[in-house]
Amino acid sequence: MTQGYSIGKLSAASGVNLETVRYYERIGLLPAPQRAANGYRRYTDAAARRLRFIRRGRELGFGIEDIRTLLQLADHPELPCGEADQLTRAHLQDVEARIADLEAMRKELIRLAGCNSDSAEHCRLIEALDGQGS
Amino acid sequence: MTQGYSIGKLSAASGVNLETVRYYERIGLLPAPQRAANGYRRYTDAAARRLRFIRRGRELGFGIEDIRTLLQLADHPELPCGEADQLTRAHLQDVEARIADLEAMRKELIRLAGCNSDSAEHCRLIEALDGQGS
DNA sequence: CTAAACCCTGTAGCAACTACGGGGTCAAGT
DNA sequence: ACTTGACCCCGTAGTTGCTACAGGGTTTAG
Repeated sequence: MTQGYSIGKLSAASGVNLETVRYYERIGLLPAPQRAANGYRRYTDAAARRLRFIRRGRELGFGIEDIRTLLQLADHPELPCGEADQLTRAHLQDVEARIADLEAMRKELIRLAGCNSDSAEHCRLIEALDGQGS
Repeated sequence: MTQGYSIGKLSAASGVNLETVRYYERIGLLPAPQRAANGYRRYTDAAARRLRFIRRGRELGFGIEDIRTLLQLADHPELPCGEADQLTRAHLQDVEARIADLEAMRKELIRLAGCNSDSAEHCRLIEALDGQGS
């Protein structure tokens, strides 16, 4: 009847894989929690909140180092949030660049799909890769 | 006055990083070339073509194993290209799923960007990560 | 008392490169 | 002849963000 969450409960409560929780601890994103007498980790609600914060950041595509910065800002509410906004804008640009890359791939793939040639010799895809373009 | 390309020339001619050329050889994507008396690699035009094929496949976002398959098809023009088409369709779905993910991120990021709050406490991004959503 | 379900640590694997360390070789200039 | 710089060799480790073992210990329900 110890208090707080076990790592399994924390994982379930936060939606973060159990092994990933330990990983975040190793890289210093999540503080090492207290341990029960048997050596098991015991987490508080604060840990669950922090973990959800991390998960949401990851879902928005932020990298670990960005999230580290954002966590510091969240820990110091008196600081101005200009840095957070800069990270957001930079990341947004990155996301938009990746979308553009993928859209270009998508267009090409659509052009190349639906080929049912009997022989690879006249396959649209193979021709495109083999040919003189670019 | 030896013949063919050195690895440096091949790299420049194909647009593939020199170290990546050696990497492709190691993983068996590009056949090991002949060696000059001094042990340097000597490439033929066939190698340059193959390397360009690989690069274009990568630019379309195909994975290494897909490209391995596509190379085999390109090497056997008499085979039907149904498999290539299947790879293309599967990969297209993958690309579209990734675009959808990124679009969702993009929407959220646009909503969260442009915050210039004096304090992180009321920063839109930090609030979104810290808050009750999801 | 035993079997399932949980927890621990530490290390290795994934994709697809890229970078580095510590060499050898070669061509051109002085 | 000698040096300088550009090239080449190999093997290994680092990158990102996890995930998956292996090989243990613990707890809990029946």
